[in-house]
Order: sequence, then C-alpha cells, then structure tokens
Amino acid sequence: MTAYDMLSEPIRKYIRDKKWESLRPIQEAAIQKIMTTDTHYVLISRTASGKTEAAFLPILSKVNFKEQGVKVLYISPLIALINDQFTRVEQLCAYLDVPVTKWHGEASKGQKDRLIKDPAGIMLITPESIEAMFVNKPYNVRHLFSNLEYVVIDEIHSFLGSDRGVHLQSLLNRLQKINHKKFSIVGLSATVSDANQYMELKDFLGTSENTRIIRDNTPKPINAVFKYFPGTVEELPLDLLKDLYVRTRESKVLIFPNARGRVEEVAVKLKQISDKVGGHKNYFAHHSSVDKEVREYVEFFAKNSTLQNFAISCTSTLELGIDIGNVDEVVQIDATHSIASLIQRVGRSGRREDKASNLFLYATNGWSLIQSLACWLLYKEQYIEPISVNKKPYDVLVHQILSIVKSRSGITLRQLLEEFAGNAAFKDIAATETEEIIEHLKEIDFLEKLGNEYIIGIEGEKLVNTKDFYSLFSTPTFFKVGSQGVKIGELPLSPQIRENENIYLSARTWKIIDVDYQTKKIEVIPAKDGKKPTFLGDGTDTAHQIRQKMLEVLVSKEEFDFLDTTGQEIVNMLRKEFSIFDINHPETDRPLLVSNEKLTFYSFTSSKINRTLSFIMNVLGVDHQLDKDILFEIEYSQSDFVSTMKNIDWEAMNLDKVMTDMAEDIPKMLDFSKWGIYLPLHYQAELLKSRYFDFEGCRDYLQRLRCIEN
DNA sequence: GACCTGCTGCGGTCTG
Repeated sequence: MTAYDMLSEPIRKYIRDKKWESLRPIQEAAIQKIMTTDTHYVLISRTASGKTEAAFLPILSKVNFKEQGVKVLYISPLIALINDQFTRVEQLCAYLDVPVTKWHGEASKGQKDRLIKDPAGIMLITPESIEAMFVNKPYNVRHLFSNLEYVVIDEIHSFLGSDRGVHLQSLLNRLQKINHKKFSIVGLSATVSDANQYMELKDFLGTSENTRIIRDNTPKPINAVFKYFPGTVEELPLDLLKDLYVRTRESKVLIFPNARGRVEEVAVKLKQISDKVGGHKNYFAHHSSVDKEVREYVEFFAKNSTLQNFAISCTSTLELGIDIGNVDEVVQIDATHSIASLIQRVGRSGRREDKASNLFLYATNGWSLIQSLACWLLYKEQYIEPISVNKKPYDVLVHQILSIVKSRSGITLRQLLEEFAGNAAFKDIAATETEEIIEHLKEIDFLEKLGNEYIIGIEGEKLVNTKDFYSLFSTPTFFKVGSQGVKIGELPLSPQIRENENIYLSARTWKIIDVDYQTKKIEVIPAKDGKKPTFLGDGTDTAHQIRQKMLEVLVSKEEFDFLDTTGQEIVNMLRKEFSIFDINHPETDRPLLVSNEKLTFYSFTSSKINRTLSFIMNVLGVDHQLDKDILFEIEYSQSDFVSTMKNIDWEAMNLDKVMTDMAEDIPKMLDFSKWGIYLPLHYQAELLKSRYFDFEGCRDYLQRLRCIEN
C-alpha cells in the first residue's frame, strides 16, 4: 500500500486540497512506520522539510478522537513555536472536526476552561505548563491526560543534555504513570547526526529497543564564503560592516554576531550605512532583551515581506524553528560555539527546495577564524559534538520531590520512593540517595513530616507557591527600558547604566535620562549615537572535538577555496608559527612553547577540561593564566610542568573534600543550578565535579597528552 | 568576549 493510501480519507482530502504533488521522503517513511506500529520514533530532517506533517498526518489518521480526553499532546520548548504550529495543526484538524488547544502561560484562559469542561483532541503545551498543572491541579492532569495516545516533541535536540530535558523526561514518566495505556512518542529534529546522539535520543524516550530513528539525509547545497577582517573586541571593523552591507543590501538576511551587545552594534551600524546611501530601512535587532512585542513585530515583518528586503541581527533567539519565512542568506560573525548551533543557523536560509543555502562567515581574529574553519569542516564531515548527559541529576530530583509532594495532600516515604523507582530520568540515582536527599529537605524545612506522611514544609511553601517554581532555569534581574510609555527592551544593571549615557537597544540609539532603582525602570529618549550595551554573559562551553580540529587545521597544508586572500594569509601565518612543533598525532600531541622562564601550553581542548586543568594547576601551585580558552601562559620550568601534569596523584588530591569545601565556601559556584543549592553539601560537590568541571575527561586527556616542545 | 528558554491564581477593572 502507498503511504497516501494508508492515511484516513479526511487527511487524504487535506492533501488533495493542498494540491501537493507528492509526499516528501520523510513523510512517506513516517507514514508507513507510524501507521503500522506503536514504537517511538524520532524524525530527523532539515528545517522546512515537512517534519510536522510527517508526524501529524499519520497520527491524525490513526488516533480515535471519539474517545474522551486529550489524545495527542504536542510539546515545544518555545511559546512562539506553539503559536506557529497551532495554525498549521488547526488547518489540518478542520478536516476532522478535532479541537486543538494552546496551553501555555500566554494562552487564553477561556480556551483552557473550555477544554477542562470537555477534554478532547490535541493540546499544544510547554514543559513548564505541564509542571504547573502537576503542582496546582493534579486532578486536571488525570482528567485531561489519562487517555493519551501520542506525544509529539518538537525540536527534541534542544532538550537533550540539559536540565530542562531531564525535567521533561521526568514529566513524561509521570504522565505515563497516570495513563491507562502506553502512549507513543514522536520526536522531531533537524540537528542530530551521529550514532552517539542516536543512543542518547533513544535513552531519552525509553529504550533502544522501542525507539527508531527515521532520517532524511538528502544533502542541501551550501555556498559558504569565509572572510577575514581584523578587528578589536570593542568595535567591529568598518570595512567588515561595509562589505557586509554591500553583500546583503539586496536580500533577506539573518546575521548572527554571537553576543547581544554586538547584535545591537551590527543592527545600528548597518542601518546608519543604509541611511547614508539611501538603502532600505528594514534593519532589526532580535534577542532576549529586546521587548517581546517588538520581537513579534520583527518576526511578523519577516514572515510577510515577500517584496521588501530586510536584515535581522540576532542571537540564538532565531535559531530554532520559529517561522520567519524565506531567508536568502545567513551571516555568521566569528565562530559559533558548537556545530549544532551552526547547523541550525545554516538551516535558516534557502528554505525553498530549489534554492541553495548561502552562508557568509566573517572572522575578526585569527583564533576565531580557525575555530570557524574547524566547525565548518566538522559540519561537512557530518560530525556533531557529543551530548553530555547528566547521569545523576540530583538537582532536578530536588525539584521533582517538591513537585510530587505538593501535588499530594500527604505522601509516605514508600510511596514517594516508588514514584521515582520507575522514573527513567533518575534511573542512575539509588533509592538510598533519594532517601538521604528527602531527609535533608526535611531538615531544612522544605518538607515536613506529619505522622507517617510528608507535606511541604514552611521554607518549601515559599518556593513552591511562586511562579518561579515551574522552571529548571533561573534568569537574572533586568531593568525595563522604555521611552514615554513605549516599551523597548530590558538591560542588566551595569556601570554603563547611568543618566546621560548613550546606548543601543532594539536597533536604535538612546540617551538614558532616568534610572529608577525602586521600580527597576530606565527612561530613555532617542539620540544620535551611542555605544553597544554590556550584558553579563554566562558563556557557552565549546567541545573538545572542535578544539582538536583547530589543531588539525593548523598542522595541515590544505588550501581552502572558500577562504578569501587575507583569511588564507592569516591561516598561513598561524601555520608557520606552529610549524616549529613536530605534531603528528593531533589526538594526543599538544604544542608547548618554551621561552625565557615562561611556557605557553596550547591545550586545544574543551572549555570544561580547560577549566579543570586550571583548577588542578591551582591546587598544585602552578602559576598560570588561561587565555582565549585556547592556551595557558605558565610560570614554571618546562620539565617540571610536564612531569607534574603527567604524574598527578589523584588520590592525594582528595577531590571530594576539596569540592565539598568549595561548595561551602563559594556558594556562587553553584549558580548554574537553580535547585542544587538545596542539596546536602556532598551532593553539591558531586554537581560541581561532574557538571562545572570534567575530571573524567581531564584525566583521560592528561593520560594521552604528549607535550611537543619547540 | 559569552545564548536561550517559561510562569498560577486571584482579585480588580473594563467591555459587550
């Protein structure tokens, strides 16, 4: 039977009405599989290849919507994505007379109430909204979700390897627990490519036996051009901006400059150039600190401007699948931190099938150029960095203990432990550990014991009853920026924020005229010029494989035809610098430059291992400085350094004690974990050891390391 | 030099 014939008649009519000539490959395959089995699937194919329909066409054909309850639950990491998908799914469902309901913090209360009265059809929701329902209205969870047949998870890669992902995994397990039957899961992604990631995906959804990957590997031609313009951290070189302007003035373009301040700089300066030469005025900035309504306007403009060109300078806010229509070109300024990110960004251009993707990569310094090249080469090899999975997510466990206790009016220790026993998110945490953590939560009054049963304690109430409870991540305080009642965006408090200072925000220039510390508001008026705003970033870690590839680029002789002349010159210059080292095995060899009483150790490894190396050097009294996350400047004799690092007595270092002391003395270290601070100290130490540092990777790295001296 | 993500319930006011 053809895939088309397998679908139900209303869905076939939808396809005919849409005048689709054929089904896309991913749709063909998904229909065949989903219609005939109940296994979990992950559909992998590039952006705009019809993944959403690949999941929904068969699911809607198969599911019996006559039964009571929500039958299909669609989960998305972003509200904006839910709103986009709602329109598409609703169109489809019009053929079936099946209700579709949006359920997130900004969705209509009336629609939600209507669904409670008559639970049916499809629901689109965020993980945090599921959490909120579990905590506040556990009876609604049963009422709505005990008849679920399918769960669709969009942009599933964005959950892998993060606390938010573990949280979602726990929620899925809790949903399955209250469900009458076993529901099937379909994950969607454009950014998964190797076997390691397949395993993690399968683990995430269940087991490798009951999860299958369906993948469309059709390559998409990409025209990549690398350009090099030396610049400073303060400002982008004018030549780069001029070149960028000329290249993009007659197209629809997304520009990714990596940092919010720089996003503003690019938007403002391109607009200035355009103004001067009478070009179009559609230059925008899009990032998390631009006011939400302004951002929505920018998205709307992009989606609906078929004739007008535009340039949106943005951060990762436009990396995921929000529908912004067709983009001709993608520009990346300086290297991405990950290959995954590069894949998502490249995928945003040339969405139409017949069009190639156009990618421009600008580098403003040598190291960034080399990292950019490394990412690009790995991308072409279809390599992607491994996901670092949190095997023992003690902090998420704290959150879920509070959530479960709150959702019950009293629960015994045995019942509570049973809740976690079958929960795959915590399968590597022993029951005795969970018990110890519960006991600690009681000691700090987060839980209270009434007779045989646990309830939320006095301190716990303070957290559980705030809206901040539902998420696994925390956000810093921002000041709202406005001008005469018009919302513009928000900025963190920094020395730069004071009266009469000029700043960029939302692609315009402003003068600060008032800062109100009480109401956390900044009043501004339009100005002629300004400076890019400072944000206090928390950084992103770069993987070992990218750094190793950088070294490979430096020791190879390959000429890159996609690189401009100045770029190739810089590569040649750096290669010449490194030619004094006899590097034959980039997987083990690392350059060690020995000069008058100073060493330069080029570690070429992940941010986490660099952080760990730096920590170890501190413990061993090796005076050093880590520069650009690439090299260590060391005040130490060369023979001593090599033997010290090769012969570390890990036992004597007493890591557990050092980490516990660190957690106690510097609580700020745990800032990366919103719920970790409520754990007993030695568990906090475990989090530091496995999440902030990477001792396992570091030991392995040092064991293989061969320092190659000049 | 450094990204992003989400949010209840209740009481008040406004609108049809």
